[in-house]
Formats: sequence, structure tokens, C-alpha cells
Amino acid sequence: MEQNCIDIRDQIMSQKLVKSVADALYVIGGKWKLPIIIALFAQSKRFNDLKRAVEGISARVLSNELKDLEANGFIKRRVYEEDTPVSVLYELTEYSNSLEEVVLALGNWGESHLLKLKAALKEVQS
Amino acid sequence: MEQNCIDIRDQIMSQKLVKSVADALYVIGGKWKLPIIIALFAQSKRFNDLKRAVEGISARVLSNELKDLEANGFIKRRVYEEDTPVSVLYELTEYSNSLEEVVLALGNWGESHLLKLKAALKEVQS
DNA sequence: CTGTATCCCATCGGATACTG
DNA sequence: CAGTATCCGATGGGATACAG
Repeated sequence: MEQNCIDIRDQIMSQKLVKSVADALYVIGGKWKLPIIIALFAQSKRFNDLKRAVEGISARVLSNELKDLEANGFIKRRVYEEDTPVSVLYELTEYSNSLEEVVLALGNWGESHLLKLKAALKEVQS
Repeated sequence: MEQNCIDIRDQIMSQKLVKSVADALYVIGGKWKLPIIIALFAQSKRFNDLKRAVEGISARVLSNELKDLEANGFIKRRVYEEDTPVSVLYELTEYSNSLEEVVLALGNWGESHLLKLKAALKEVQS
């Protein structure tokens, strides 16, 4: 931990970490980007399936987010013209796999944070 | 990678990862939370130092974010009444150290993403 | 089904001025 | 220095209706 601490401070001092994180947040920050990507990690989905999978998102916002994610190379939009009505499948690109470490780190942290909150709540109630 | 892939899908299927990431984003998501925490990782700072360190943030927003971060146990506000004018030092709590993995993961990803963008840009220009 | 367009309100957040 | 108060324009995003 001590070693890590020195490590992270060095990176911060050099402003590299600051810029890198800012850049990451710019691209995958926001309320919906990661939840959408996670939903697609599990399985490629069509528009309305995706809408149902990402709890609380509206069609309008989902549509905008998908355009953004596609423009940034995270997802691919596959259209099946032969279906009637036409169906569209959204799937992750290979590049999205590079986000796995980030997603898992966030997931791990979120999980232990939730546990900490529950413990704190119990403490108050007793 | 293949093993990891199965691993991450299992977690997603169980909805655990989805909820954990959503929880994490709820607490440390947003434009400024992590940049502020990173700035304090390097060194504890006073209000205006912090404002200068976090590029682009306004006093109003910084003030709000700090209250939020303090309420969630990430930072501690240390007041030095004996100084004139009174000075206030913001420092990370022990709990913030748990974010190191998340910060480093985001930093690593952001850095390689930036490199990829630069490479792509060069490709276009040539 | 897969979106888009419009309306409209709530929230965000910058600028500025001000207080202790 | 360390913020807070107010004003106000920009943006986000829900609801609804509609189109291909």
C-alpha cells in the first residue's frame, strides 16, 4: 500500500494521471455510458431490449447515447433489413473489451461501498 | 482473457455488477468528484488551491461538491481558527484510499485511449 | 419495432457581487 | 482567504406524439 501510494502520487504530480482520468471521464463518464456498455457485455441487444435492460433510461436519451458510443467506437449497429419490421442489433466492438478492468474496478468498489453503507446503517439503528 | 470474459458475464448476469457499478457511479460519478479526489491524493489543499488545481471548476460548484464528498466520508474539512484570516484544509480520509484501484484503472484506460486517438488521427492525416 | 420531433420544465452552472 | 447569494442563460431530459 505504501508503495502504491508513492506510485499514485508520482503519477498525479506529473499531471499524467489527472489528464488521463479526465480524458476517460470525458468519453465514458455520465450517467448512462457504462450501464449501457455493461448491458451489452452480457449480450448484444436490440433497441427496446436495451431500453428495458438499462433501468430508467428513456428512448430519447438512449438514442443519443448510442450515437455517441458508436461515434467513439464502443458499439456497432447491425441492421437486419430483411426482417419486417426491420430489426437492429447493438453489439460491443472489440475495443469495448479494453474497458473490462475499469468496469470490474468500479464494480468491486461499488460493492464494498454498499456493504460499508449497510454496516454503517446497522450501527446507527442499534 | 477468455476466462475473464466468462467471469464478467457471470457477474453481469447475476445483476450484481450492474447494481455495484450503478452504486459507484451514484457516489463518485459526475464531472468533478474524481478530479477533486485526485487533486487531494497528491496533497491536502485549501479551498482556493484546490480550485486552481481542478481546472475549470467554479467556486460555487467546488463548494457544493466538497459538501457532498464530506457527507459521503471521502474528505475531511480541517479548520484552523487561529489563523487570520481563518484557513481551511481539505484532506482525504482513509476511506478515499479504497478508490485507488478505480482511479488507476481509469487512468490507465484513459491514457491508452488517448494514444489510440492520436494514432487514429495520424492515420487520417497521412 | 426503431427511432425522431416537439414541447416544456427542472436542474446545472457561470458570472458577479458580496460577507465574515 | 473561504465561501455564499442571486441572477439568468444553457442544457438535460421526461412525456407525448408521430414516422418509417
